[in-house]
Amino acid sequence: MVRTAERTEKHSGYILRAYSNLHIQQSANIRPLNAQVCAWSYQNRSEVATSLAVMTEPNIARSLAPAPPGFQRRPSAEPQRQRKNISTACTACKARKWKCTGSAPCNNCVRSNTECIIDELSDNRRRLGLKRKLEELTEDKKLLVQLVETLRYSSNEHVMRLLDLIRNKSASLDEIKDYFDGKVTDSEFDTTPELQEVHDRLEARASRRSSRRLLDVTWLSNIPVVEVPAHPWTTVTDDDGLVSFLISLWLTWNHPFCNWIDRDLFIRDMRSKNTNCTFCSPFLVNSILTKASFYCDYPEVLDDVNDPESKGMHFYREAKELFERQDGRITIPTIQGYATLLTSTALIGKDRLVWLSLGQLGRMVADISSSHLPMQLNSDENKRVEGRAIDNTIWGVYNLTAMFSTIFMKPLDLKKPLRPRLPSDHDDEDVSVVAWNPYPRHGDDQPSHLACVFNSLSKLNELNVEATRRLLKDESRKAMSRPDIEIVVSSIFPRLQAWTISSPAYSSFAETCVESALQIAQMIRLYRSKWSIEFISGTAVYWVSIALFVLLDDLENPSNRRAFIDLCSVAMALSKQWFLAKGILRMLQITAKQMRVSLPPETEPFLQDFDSDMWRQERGRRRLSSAFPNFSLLFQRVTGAGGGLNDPIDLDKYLEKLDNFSKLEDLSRLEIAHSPPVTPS
DNA sequence: AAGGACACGGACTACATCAT
DNA sequence: ATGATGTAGTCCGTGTCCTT
Repeated sequence: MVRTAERTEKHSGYILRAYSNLHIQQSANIRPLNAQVCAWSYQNRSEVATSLAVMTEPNIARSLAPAPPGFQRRPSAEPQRQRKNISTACTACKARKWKCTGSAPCNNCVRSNTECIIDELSDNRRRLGLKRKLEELTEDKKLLVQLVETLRYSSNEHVMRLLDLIRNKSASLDEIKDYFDGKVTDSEFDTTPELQEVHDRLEARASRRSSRRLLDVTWLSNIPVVEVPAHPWTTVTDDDGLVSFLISLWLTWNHPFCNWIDRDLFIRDMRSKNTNCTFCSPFLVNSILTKASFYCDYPEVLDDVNDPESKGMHFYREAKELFERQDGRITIPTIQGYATLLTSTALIGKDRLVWLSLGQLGRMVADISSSHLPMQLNSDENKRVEGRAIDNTIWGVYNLTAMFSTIFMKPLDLKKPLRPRLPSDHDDEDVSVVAWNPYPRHGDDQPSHLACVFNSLSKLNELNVEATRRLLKDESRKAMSRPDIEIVVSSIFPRLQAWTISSPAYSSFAETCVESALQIAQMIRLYRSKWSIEFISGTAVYWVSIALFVLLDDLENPSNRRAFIDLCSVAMALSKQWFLAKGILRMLQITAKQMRVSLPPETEPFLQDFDSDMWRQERGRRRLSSAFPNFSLLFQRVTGAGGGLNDPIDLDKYLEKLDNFSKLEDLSRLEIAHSPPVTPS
């Protein structure tokens, strides 16, 4: 800088003198430089310059115009006179490419009566200018990240507001920043019909979103809930970051509902990297990573990068191999991993295998129960914690088995575990409350209520086991008279109402079913508005499907219709993640056709896509081995309400029989005896 | 037709950084 | 401290359009 300043100083004296003379010439004209003056200057200024040079400095011989192409300066004994640029021109002169005097207001701005702004910080040659530019770019990048995250993870209502701001209110970037900073109040929004339409389309398309993440901001700014090592737990990947990401996803979105694995002990042992520990094993880790892969869109979780259905299958394969190598040795992680693996197996459409494996799982639990007696209250803290984890695993397997029994409508003679439930984490100060937030989105921590959820689920499953056993005599799902059903329902339903707080009493069995389906739709709406369907637990496949079949019976009712549409779009989203959901959706489509139920037109666009793109191209039923029942047919059969007696009820067999027709319209020509839809009495 | 206003290609200069 | 170098800014000189 010093050097430059000196150099500039060295030249400034004679140059300024020369230019002040030129300005006498220019100021005689209205504009400093115009074609005519310039033309004159071009001819004469060299003479002026020369004479100036003679008069002032002997070495100034200035070329006033840019050299023509190919021009080469002749080597001369006389040094060329240098043009002097001012350091920073004002914004107006910059734009016009005029000579600026460099101090506000400059001559040109005075003459043209414009505002003269000289902003030295906008000069990107200077450190300060670069610093400011860097700050601006950093701010812009932050805004971009916020924008993408909002579009990706926020509720559609939130996205709609943002769209409103950008589209209808033409908000500037600063105003969008204000919105993110919470400086725009709710009252400043009023939704236009046009925007409502956009919102509706967004809702419909949410389920058809591409599974590829082309621009992943999350990963770059990602801090996992837990950091755990890949080695020595899996050979599929050595990427600790990916494994931490997957385990964090699983802990956030799946574990709260499958809480048969003690979170703290599992993480503690996984971090120890010791494969001889008590609460972690390579088999368990691979089972969890299989399940977690379904919540992730990175190519690393695909076994075959060209096959989106191969999510987590490399972890699945390794888990199965590890299980086979265990040679019947039963440990706590073996049971936990096996239960976890079965949930994935079911959701990829192989629940017949799961059904057969439940017996094996039960025997494992019996084995471990006999070797691990219920924990003693006088044990030391470590023993108590470990004992509680074992009790929890036993309850978890009970819950899982009860859930499958209920979903597949096949009764099992399940004994309630004689083990204590988890201590409540509401009031007990001794129990540390585990925080939960919607990872990978950032949100405020809130209590997870892990024990509370788990205990409630256990109580619910006790009711489920009893209901299934009393309603269905055996696995064949034999017919039962309508009055008998009503008696069982009236006995169990009040206890179910006591289990929930909000369920009002319903007068009939059918009304109970429909109201429950509407509540499921309501819960789904709540979930979607708070988080995102892509993170919902896989078990949602079951209860969303059951609700859809229930509502199929009475779509004339507007609230049923609305709930059906919502659930249908959710089923589409789930079918991208879980193969079983694809099969169930197909079954629903064919059943509706069989029952001659016309589906709401709002569901047509995505059901048509599903029919042509997702189902027919894959011929998916060949990959299914599922006993998930067709609830419409099952209901008709167990109540003796007529029709559909000749059709198989299990998903795989149903599709095998009825999915062979290239067009669903063909179904109407089939000679299958079907009664009109069963209407609630 | 004359002259003013404006746009802009590209020669030239300012600035920061690096090597010596 | 000085010179070489790369990048970004300045503005000369010319062409075109519009107004008087």
